[in-house]
Amino acid sequence: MSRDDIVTPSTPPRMADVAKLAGVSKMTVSRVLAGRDVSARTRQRVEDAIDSLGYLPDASAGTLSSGRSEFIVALVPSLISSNFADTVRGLNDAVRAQGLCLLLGDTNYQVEEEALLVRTLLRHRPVGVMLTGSVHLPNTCKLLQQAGVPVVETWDIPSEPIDQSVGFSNIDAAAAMVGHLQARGYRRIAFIGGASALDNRGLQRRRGYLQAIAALDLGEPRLLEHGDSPITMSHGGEAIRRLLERWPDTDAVLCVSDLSAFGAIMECHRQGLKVPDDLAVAGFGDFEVSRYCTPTISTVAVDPYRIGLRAGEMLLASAWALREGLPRPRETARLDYQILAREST
Amino acid sequence: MSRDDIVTPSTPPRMADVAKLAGVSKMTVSRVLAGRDVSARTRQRVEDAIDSLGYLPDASAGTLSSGRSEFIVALVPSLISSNFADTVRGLNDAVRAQGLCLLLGDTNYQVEEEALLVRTLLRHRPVGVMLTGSVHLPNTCKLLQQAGVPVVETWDIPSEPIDQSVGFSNIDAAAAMVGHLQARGYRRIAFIGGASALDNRGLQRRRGYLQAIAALDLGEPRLLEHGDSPITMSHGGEAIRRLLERWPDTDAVLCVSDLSAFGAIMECHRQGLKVPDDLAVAGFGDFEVSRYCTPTISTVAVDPYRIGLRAGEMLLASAWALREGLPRPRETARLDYQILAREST
DNA sequence: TTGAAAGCGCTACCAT
DNA sequence: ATGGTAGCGCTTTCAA
Repeated sequence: MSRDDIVTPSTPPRMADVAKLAGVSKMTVSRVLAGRDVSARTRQRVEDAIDSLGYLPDASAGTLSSGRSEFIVALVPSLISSNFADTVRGLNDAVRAQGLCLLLGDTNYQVEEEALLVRTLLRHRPVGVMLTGSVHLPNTCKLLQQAGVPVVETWDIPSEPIDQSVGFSNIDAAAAMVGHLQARGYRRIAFIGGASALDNRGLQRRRGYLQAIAALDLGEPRLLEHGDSPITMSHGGEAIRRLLERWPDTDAVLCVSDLSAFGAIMECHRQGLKVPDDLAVAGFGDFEVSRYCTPTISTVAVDPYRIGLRAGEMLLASAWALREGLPRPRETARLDYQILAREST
Repeated sequence: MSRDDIVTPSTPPRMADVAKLAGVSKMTVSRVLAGRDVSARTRQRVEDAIDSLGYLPDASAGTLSSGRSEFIVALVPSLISSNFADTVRGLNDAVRAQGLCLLLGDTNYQVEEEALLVRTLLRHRPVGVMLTGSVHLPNTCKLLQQAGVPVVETWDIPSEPIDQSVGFSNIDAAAAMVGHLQARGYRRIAFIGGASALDNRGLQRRRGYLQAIAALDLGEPRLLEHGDSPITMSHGGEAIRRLLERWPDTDAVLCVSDLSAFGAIMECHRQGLKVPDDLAVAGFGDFEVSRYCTPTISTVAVDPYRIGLRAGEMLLASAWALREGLPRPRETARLDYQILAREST
């Protein structure tokens, strides 16, 4: 054709244009796109017309008409945490085979922002919503329940789940790591965490530390709270300095995150402290850095990708049940964690 | 009321329900939601009705009717790279004030996957599309151009941009780092990169290395290609072993990414090699780990967040011009990079 | 296997 | 400042 180079036609092609070109009705085009029963000859003609026009069906029209959207919502406290990024990746992998699109929101560790995002994103009538954590504003829960949309809370074990959940006990995991330190012979064990009340996972880990210290009769807790979430590498260095000022005879420290643990270890190097001989350092989360730094960092391993994958599967199952009018599953998946004993303890 | 606890009404409230309850027409409700001129009394009545019904406007109906969506698309090669996560964060921060939602796609470093995602996501008629890199399938570009949607390519300087772009020259940046190494007195400088042809940024950095080696008359290049993108910490350790087998007298190495550089340095530690005395190691990207590890890693600093922020602003400006029927800006923003000389070189 | 008509929930446009 | 009507582009439903 001589018009191949016209790139922005005044108006993009509609289904009616395809239908006219193929010499069929709109319905037949719609059926071809949906993969329904259409004779081979007709289908071919329609597909040719679609290709030659460069037709892309309009999603909002389809959604409005059918009542079914193609969105899945994922809300994370922070995009830069590789942990949550992995969870989003898992969710994405679980649902993209169904042709669903990922609507992503970053709450910046704030429940108010979460509520705002839920309100905004619910307007798109998503097939499912993945939340991070178990702490939400009452309004958030109400909106979600009212919408009747499948929800999965992740990274935690909610005592009163909105719908479904997949996570692990941050309390138990942190306590288990304290147990590991105690078994290694450490007795003056400290905890380095964030000062923010907004990071419930961090708070739970702190609680696990406190419970274990009490249960194992390890004396007064040594609790250092410093900095905001997301916890980064700089956190550990600053925190360890303050910790050692206050409790110089500490022999082991559990950090709320591997990133913090790494920062702490690097600061120990600078101060001439040997890890683990002078001070043992444990992390949480099994970040990549812990496997490759020297010394390698003992940590609590969880599987962020699997959390997302599982959440995606639960959401798909719920959405399917909802469509078929079947009773909805209401699962609370408790995932394993593992204590990885490495060189730093 | 006595029905407050009914959480999932058979059908969610529509605008007509709100209108009826407030005793006004649908149009007035629509105006209240759009923030248009409505008398204070009427507005109050409508807002009360909205609250008491828990009404959430349906986005697809709005989009279909107005022809304007509220989506912005972001396509990244990998979600787990903190670099791209930062860019997405910047984009998000730039556009969320306008109430836009982020539709995220992970291409997994594959142009075919990118083409597929573009096709899928374009069906939602996004306000703008952010792409990563300058290498795309012809079909991807055609679809994008045909849709007439504002596009920004990031992290690179495309020779033939689809629309707009914001990035930096990976070639120049890598060459500049080689220059830095040469200035420090190193003469047998190697490059560690990925073996994947899909990561164009990595390829450009390699090209910059080769150009600089030739320009500075530093002899035969020492090019080690290993592993797939995304490049992770494990990459560096493996690559440095192979590098030193092949060219044992290497005195400096530029790594395609800080993560690789970190892995390389940790492997040097294990082998008893002192960095930088026995071997200097430089990275690329200014990842957090480079600032906190020992030795701190010399690197090329770019600003991923700013790339995203700028991309968002460009997209908003284009979308605005498009709506107003004004000529669209067509900017190609070239961002700075910085050579950060730290302890590892 | 295919087509015609109705309508999804909202906004643009023109009235008043 | 407010309301009525038409219609966005598709899918559902029913009929042929």
